[in-house]
Amino acid sequence: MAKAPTVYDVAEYAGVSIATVSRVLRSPDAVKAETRERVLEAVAFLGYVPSANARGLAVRRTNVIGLFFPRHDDHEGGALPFSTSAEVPVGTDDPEDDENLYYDEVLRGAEAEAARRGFALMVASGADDVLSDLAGRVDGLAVLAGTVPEHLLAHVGRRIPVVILGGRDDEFDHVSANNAPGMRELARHVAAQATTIAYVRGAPGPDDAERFAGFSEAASATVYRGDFTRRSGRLIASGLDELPDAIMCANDQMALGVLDVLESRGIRVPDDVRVTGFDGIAAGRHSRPSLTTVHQPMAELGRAAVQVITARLADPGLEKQSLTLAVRVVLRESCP
Amino acid sequence: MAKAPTVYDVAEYAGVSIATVSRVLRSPDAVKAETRERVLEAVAFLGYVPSANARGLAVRRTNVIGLFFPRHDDHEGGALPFSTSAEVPVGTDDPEDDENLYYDEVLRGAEAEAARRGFALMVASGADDVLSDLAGRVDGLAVLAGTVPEHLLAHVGRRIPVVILGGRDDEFDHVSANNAPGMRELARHVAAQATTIAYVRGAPGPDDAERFAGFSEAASATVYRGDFTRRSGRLIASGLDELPDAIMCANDQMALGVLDVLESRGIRVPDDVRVTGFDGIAAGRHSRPSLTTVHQPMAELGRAAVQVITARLADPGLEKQSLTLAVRVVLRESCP
DNA sequence: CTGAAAGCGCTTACAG
DNA sequence: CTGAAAGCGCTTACAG
Repeated sequence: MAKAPTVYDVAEYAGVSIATVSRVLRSPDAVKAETRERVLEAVAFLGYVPSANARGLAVRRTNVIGLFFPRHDDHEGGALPFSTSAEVPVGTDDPEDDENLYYDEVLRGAEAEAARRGFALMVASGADDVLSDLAGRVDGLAVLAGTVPEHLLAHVGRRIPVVILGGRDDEFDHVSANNAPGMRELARHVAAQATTIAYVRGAPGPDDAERFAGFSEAASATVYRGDFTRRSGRLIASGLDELPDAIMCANDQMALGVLDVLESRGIRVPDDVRVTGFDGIAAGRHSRPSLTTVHQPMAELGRAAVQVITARLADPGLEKQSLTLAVRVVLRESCP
Repeated sequence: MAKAPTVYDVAEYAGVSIATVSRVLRSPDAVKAETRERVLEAVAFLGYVPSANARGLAVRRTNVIGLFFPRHDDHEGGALPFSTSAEVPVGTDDPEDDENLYYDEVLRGAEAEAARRGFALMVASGADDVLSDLAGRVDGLAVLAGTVPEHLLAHVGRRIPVVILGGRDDEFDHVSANNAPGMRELARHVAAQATTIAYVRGAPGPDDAERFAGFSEAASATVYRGDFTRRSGRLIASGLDELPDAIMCANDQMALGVLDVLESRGIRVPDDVRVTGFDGIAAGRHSRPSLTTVHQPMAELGRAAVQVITARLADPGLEKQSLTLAVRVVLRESCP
């Protein structure tokens, strides 16, 4: 890596001007075949890789889309599990770790769509300063609803298009799942077979509000307040004085927490009590009993976010974009 | 987004030079408090976000690490599932989609580690031209073993440090799982309870080779050749003339494919035949029977890759880094 | 078809 | 503590 070669090096080696080198790379047809060959040879010989910074600065465009997540639960960053060939532990245990699947799928969808459109994807997680740094690096930005303070969003939104993922927004383009109708539909299904219902809300925010609103259209319940974590599901289930016919949770994580407690107490699901979630995460597909839920198309959320951004990039005058993606009630063992 | 403000705009508004603006942002202590305040006000007022391109060009460093994947199985990029509130389908089916979990976890680990070290992570997937483009955008690059032609790797490797993920390499830094000993250990476990063994290899490459080598140290078998896909596992299981005592597969996907076929034929696992995989993907944890396997720490692979890159960035003279991460045999229902 | 030159928006010695 | 100026490595009208 001794001092990466630049256009100047290539130009000199090929005996042409730097303009010609640039042309060979950007619009090859504009250059005589013979000249082009010489330049290409120089590129290969010198190991030339154009600097995206220089190019981006010149054309005022990065061709990168940014995706900002709240801090992933960090793996502490402790020592890595190195190994010598001697030691290979044998065991049966196996830590669960499905919490982040949601983000992973969004990310995958976003990456695929960005690739299709010729953009690279930059992901970053962390605090506010990370977000504004990211904003300086990309042509457009997708952020999860409720993870960034308004004033910061407003600040970076003056520089590049911002799309809010999940949850409505008055200010920015956004894409979200059809929360309320999804939960309403599921509530109808539940209400048809249950008289007493407990509803476990999540942390306050648009998702929680919309889902609860949808539920309220179709049924009524004793309401508990969780925070979307499996742990809060466990806590609430543990505190239940008497068993309702059904426990509906604002997301799958909490529903899984509820199942944890019910199972440990020998309460049968769905016979004694029905349980439902929302999201459609993989863990709910594989739990026992498997979890009835409302499936959100996470990967599509990511894809849609990229589409929204590229659309606005192509036409900044576009009116505010607001996409709602279809959801789907998925009946499984916990509430067939 | 009317023409993003630059240092010049901020400088003018604050009545200072652009050098001072830059200092306020990069080394605030070097500027008198009063001046600093004025600049910060200008930044807020104008909505200034520094251009990472310009900065990167000036300091010759991007602070971004790249992660290159072979093309994700693309979701075709068809129409998105939009919705009106009226239609919420209710159903029971549920497509499986665990194929990419492997990459997702690597990515998550890499992102977390990059964030810890103050780097952003750029991910890209696709063909060769995407890889070289990516190389122009980052300070260092992690690529999956066997996904990029040698000559290309050599080319970009002249510009930035490259680390190979999974699989050894003579040329570049690399990090991999302890393949051979892991499979050897598992083979011992299997051999203790099985006389006839079928071994299903994966697509040729370092992973396949090392795992098979490890297996061969501990047992012998009739060998079949798959390609690491679930489908190939099904194909091979279907073609089996007579049932061995155990079927060991070079990865979990193929083992799951084998389970698919056995179940459909009413063959009991592990009673009639034992089955094992390698990787420790989530789908194997949740399958029925759950899958005995060798667990690789995927997230740690990603983390380690970032560590290796940052180490080399910090000291280009470092001798070649070669990390091997510990694996762990996980006994589950398919071969307890 | 090709080249000279300006400009993209920062950072950083160097003076003062 | 602050400013003038050079330089980072490209692209792109503009001439020829």
